[in-house]
Amino acid sequence: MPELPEVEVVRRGLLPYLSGKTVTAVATSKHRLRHPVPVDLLTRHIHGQTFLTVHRRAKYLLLRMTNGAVLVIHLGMTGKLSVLPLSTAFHKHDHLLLSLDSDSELRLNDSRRFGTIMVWPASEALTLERSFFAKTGIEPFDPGLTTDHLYTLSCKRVLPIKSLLMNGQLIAGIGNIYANEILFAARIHPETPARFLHRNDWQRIIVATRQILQEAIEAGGSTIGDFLNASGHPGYFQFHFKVYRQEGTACPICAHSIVKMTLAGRATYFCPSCQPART
DNA sequence: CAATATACCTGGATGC
DNA sequence: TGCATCCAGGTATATT
Repeated sequence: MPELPEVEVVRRGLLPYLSGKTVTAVATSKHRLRHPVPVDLLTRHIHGQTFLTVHRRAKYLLLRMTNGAVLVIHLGMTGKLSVLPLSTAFHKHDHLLLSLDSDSELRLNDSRRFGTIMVWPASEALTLERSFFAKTGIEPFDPGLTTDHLYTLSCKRVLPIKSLLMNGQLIAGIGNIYANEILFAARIHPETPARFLHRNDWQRIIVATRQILQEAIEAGGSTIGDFLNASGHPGYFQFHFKVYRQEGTACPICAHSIVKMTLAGRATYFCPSCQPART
């Protein structure tokens, strides 16, 4: 579910509710997520500690405590992280419950359990953060993301441009929804081998990427099935989709029918007229 | 190194 | 109504 915009919306939503709040109790479900939930580390490094701030790197949320420890959360496909009143009933698929000293509670609910919870103790936090993100790609809003950067990175690759955009080791945070929308905005066919792209193509991709991600963040993210922000509200960017899940509808630019295909196992949508194949 | 397949899970939509 | 099948926002690993 959550790509960069959704994770960023959750981050911004959590911040005012968490900053300055102290964890007074830790509870977990008996299930593992992608990895076993580190109950012991939660108890030792998060319980009794106070939230300082919340950062995001790629699709990971970094909840930083005043003692220097970091609670790292990935939402997987169905993760919902929210601050709720302390008396809220337990829901199926609630996997992490942190009581706060403000009659509220931080909860992670994740039905498919593709999410991740990690704890980096203060003494190793810097080292662990550096090594964990060592192979993570550049942030879309990082000024270091330039046409030269992308051209250098891709000029020898035959990888389809859509796969490249979704490869988190090259560019962080772009998933299937936004890869489709970005390529439509940049007028590039999703299957175009990366090395076919010229510098002006990359320039359009950078502009489109930042524009679409920014608009999606401002719309509160995209809610397809079940994405909710930290306050339990849906996003609205799904109403702005121009190609994603729009097969058979008219292209908003040229009225040609939007086509659906499978690329690298993922549903892929494009306008064959605005995004012509290159050979 | 790159493309593909598989695995991890639940639940909603669809079709019979 | 019940049951089978397919599909979904992600990522890590194994296999060609």
